[in-house]
Amino acid sequence: MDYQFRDIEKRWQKFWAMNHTFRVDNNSEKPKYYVLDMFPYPSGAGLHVGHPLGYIASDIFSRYKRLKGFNVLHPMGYDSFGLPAEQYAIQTGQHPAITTETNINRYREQLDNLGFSYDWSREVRTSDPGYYKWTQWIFMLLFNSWYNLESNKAESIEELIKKFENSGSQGIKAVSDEDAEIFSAEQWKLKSDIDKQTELLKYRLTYLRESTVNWCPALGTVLANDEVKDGYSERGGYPVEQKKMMQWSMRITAYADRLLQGLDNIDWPDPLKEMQRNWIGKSVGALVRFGLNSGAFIEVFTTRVDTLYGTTFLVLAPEHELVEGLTTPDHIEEIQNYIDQTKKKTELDRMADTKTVSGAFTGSYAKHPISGAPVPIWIADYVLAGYGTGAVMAVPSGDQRDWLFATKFGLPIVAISDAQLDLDMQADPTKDGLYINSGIINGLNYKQATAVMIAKLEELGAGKAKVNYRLRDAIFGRQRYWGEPVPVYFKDGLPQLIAMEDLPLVLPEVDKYLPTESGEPPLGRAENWKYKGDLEYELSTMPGWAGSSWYWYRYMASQDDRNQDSFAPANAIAYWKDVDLYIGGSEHATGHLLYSRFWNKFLKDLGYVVEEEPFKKLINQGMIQGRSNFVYRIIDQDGRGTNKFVSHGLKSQYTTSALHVDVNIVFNEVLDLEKFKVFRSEFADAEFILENDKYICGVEVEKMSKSKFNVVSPDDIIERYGADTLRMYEMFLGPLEQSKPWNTNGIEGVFKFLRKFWKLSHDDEFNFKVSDDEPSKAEYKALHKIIRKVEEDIERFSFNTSVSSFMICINELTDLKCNKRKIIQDLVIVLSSYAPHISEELWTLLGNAPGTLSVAPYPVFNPEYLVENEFSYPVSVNGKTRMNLNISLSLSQAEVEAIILSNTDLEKYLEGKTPKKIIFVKGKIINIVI
RNA sequence: GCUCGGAUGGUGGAACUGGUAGACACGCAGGACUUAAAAUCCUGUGACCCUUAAAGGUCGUGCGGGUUCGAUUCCCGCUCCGAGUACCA
Repeated sequence: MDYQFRDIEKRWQKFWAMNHTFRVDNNSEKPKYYVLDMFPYPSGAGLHVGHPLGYIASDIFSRYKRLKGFNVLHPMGYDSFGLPAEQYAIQTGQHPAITTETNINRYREQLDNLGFSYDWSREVRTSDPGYYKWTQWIFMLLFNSWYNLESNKAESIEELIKKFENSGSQGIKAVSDEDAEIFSAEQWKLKSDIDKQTELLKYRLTYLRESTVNWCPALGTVLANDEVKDGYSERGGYPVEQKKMMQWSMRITAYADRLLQGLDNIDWPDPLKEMQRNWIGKSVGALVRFGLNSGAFIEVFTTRVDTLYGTTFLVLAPEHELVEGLTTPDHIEEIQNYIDQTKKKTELDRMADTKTVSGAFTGSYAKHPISGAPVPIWIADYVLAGYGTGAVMAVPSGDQRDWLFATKFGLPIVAISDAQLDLDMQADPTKDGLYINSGIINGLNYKQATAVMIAKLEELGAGKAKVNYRLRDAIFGRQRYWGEPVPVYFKDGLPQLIAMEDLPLVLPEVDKYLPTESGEPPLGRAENWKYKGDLEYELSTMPGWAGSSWYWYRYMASQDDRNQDSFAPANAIAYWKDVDLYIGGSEHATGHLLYSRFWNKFLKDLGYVVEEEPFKKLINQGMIQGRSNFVYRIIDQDGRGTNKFVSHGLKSQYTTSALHVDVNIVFNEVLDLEKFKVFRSEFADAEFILENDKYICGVEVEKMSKSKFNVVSPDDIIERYGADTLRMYEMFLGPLEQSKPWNTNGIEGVFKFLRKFWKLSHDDEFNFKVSDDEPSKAEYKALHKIIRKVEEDIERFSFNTSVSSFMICINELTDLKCNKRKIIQDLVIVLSSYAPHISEELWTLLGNAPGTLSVAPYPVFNPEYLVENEFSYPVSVNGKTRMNLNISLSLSQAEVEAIILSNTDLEKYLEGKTPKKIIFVKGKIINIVI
């Protein structure tokens, strides 16, 4: 039989499932290796060819590690809470659980078709009550914890209460809300229970507070910053407004410094680490107070306290609370106008408008903290209320924005360093040179000046050193149905945790998935849903990132462990520890990957897990973009669309509008006209203007999405070429990290390769036939080259080059007509991580027990087979290659030089000159310098 | 603007620590087999020049410089493309 991929692949997929081939044990003598994929949200569109890119890579790696003798944990699951299923529920009334179940089954079928070696017995679904019980449990731990800055870790809230009872809040170093009170032990004891709870909430790592949130009226929900694009919701594109609301928050800022430091010890791509660093946004500087006549002060944050003497004005954000009081009567109109103007500007306007300099003078002055000189106070929208203190000290000689502002409004620009140049043209932020015009720091350098300045400010009580972060606490509530219920009820207006034994708090049934008439979240619709019969539950649910912030630990629990009373057994965590390799997209850089690190550190502090960082090594796979096809509808004189379509090359002669057309009815940009007529019923009697009797479609590279009709499903490709071909082709496309548009051109080459491989061990009538003769030296050489190459390539995640090398190897062996058992047997093992189905089939045909391939030992590379006696040296003159000479590798430089110089063919290149020098690199090159 | 990537034949890409640029594959062209087509197999394929041919030469990794015996690789300056981020004091 010829290479019957469909039959082979189906058969082995069934075999693996029935024999639990990839089930992994938590007890093993072997070293552990944990390979994780970012689990998908099971969307209704199913998998497209872009999804498996990372999964294929991780599967190859997992299979390879098994061959190398590791006990490999390679699980898969579903991030199954989320907005799309809820939106579908709102439209159709179908319960999101049903939609989700259907989608998961479809995903599973598609994943199985690809022959992945997942241990499916460990599957997780975030929407499963048995799973979210533990998401709720972690929430409760966070609620019962505070961050002790002395031990630099999270501790039980009971410890904090003890401290309060013993010595009050004075001297406690903790991360807390800014309005945390200072009280003595006696005062604490006198507080009512409600007051005590209110105070403790300011320390808990998950806490309730009023915060401004992105409220989307159309979706009836709060959105995360990263779900809002330019003032509109990312999904659906509805307007989003700012609204104050009581929200659950996570005190991730307590971990800002550890999140930053941890980046130094993990093997992640540099761009991704850089994104997290920027997101956390640590800046070291100082808070400086500028006194006001009223006795109050304006506090600013600066990273350049050394430039204090260059401050010629202050700028407040228009929203700053002091603006109203500072505005003098003659400036009220101007300031009010400016504030109104700012309010009108949408975020979009503000973004587009970074070049215009605008602002208004309040009429008031503050006092310079050291010199006492009057400093005018302005407002401007380039100062953001949400960062630092919402006020800056403007140093036009050192900061370009301040310089532009000063230049526009005629404010003074004072040089503060002897190294500053050309202040007429632009600001000069240099730290070089010695200070001038700067009172107490004149003549000092940058480092000295900063220290002197901070000491002076502290002495005067006018400032102090301060570290500032851009990172905000993460909002943890969503006004949605399809998410984890927050395990909290309210008593006397205060949040209380439900009892541990009442977990999981199961998502109740509702009649509709919309907010209630009074604007409460959908859970407000649930009937008789009260704690202990009469206490109100929290009605918001957790955000999408809750379930994904700890899921890799749940995989450590085998199916038998799942009923035990822990999120994962301690001995399993002690064994698997952390994820050795994590593969996923870089779009999760500042979301999932940051929150997961946060929760991991928290769980570590409490002793539940053993590693500080959850993901030791991370690889970002590139995004596979779609290739959209377009047809061009002719627009008539009235501007209406006709039912006539013109081919791409002729469209300039007409007024047209471009329409996406299903890429599956277009072949090499030629539209299948009959299929187009049934593509949509309105096109049933479409007419066409053709070029060369063909309708040519337009092309564009875009994100793959259902609405653009450019989704290519792996199913069709597997149907035509098989899973092994698809797996190898996706790897062959290029480096894993690189983004690229999907293109099937070239898949034939991979398919032909697998057929050639099959034919190696089959005769012309396709009967399996191998020889037991001893392989030749050339055959061993081909084999050992690939053994080494694949090992090297996989270790550095260069999967595309392995595929090329496999092709070279099979081409060589085909030329040698090699069908030696000894060669093919090892080759099958080496290829099995890439093309597991064909490999299993041949492995069995070779007489091995079915299913044993996955744990066969990876062949040992023997360098002896690759030893060469001679090398064909490129001989170059002044760097230009002129000829190749076969020379023994055992010769010394002097002997080689003698051979070279006696070579008569070389004379014409030497132009009669004597070589000045001969460069000889053994096994590489000979270069003659004349 | 800032940060991080990237630019190599008609196309996807290879060249791992500076050592024969274009591996491998697609596409294309020619040929074999076939009544024919498909499939398969063989040959050629960076550009230009020279030559009847064999052979040979020049240029060539976005652009301009530099270091080096030797640069796709290292350094400096620039152009363009992509991603992320948005006035962060």
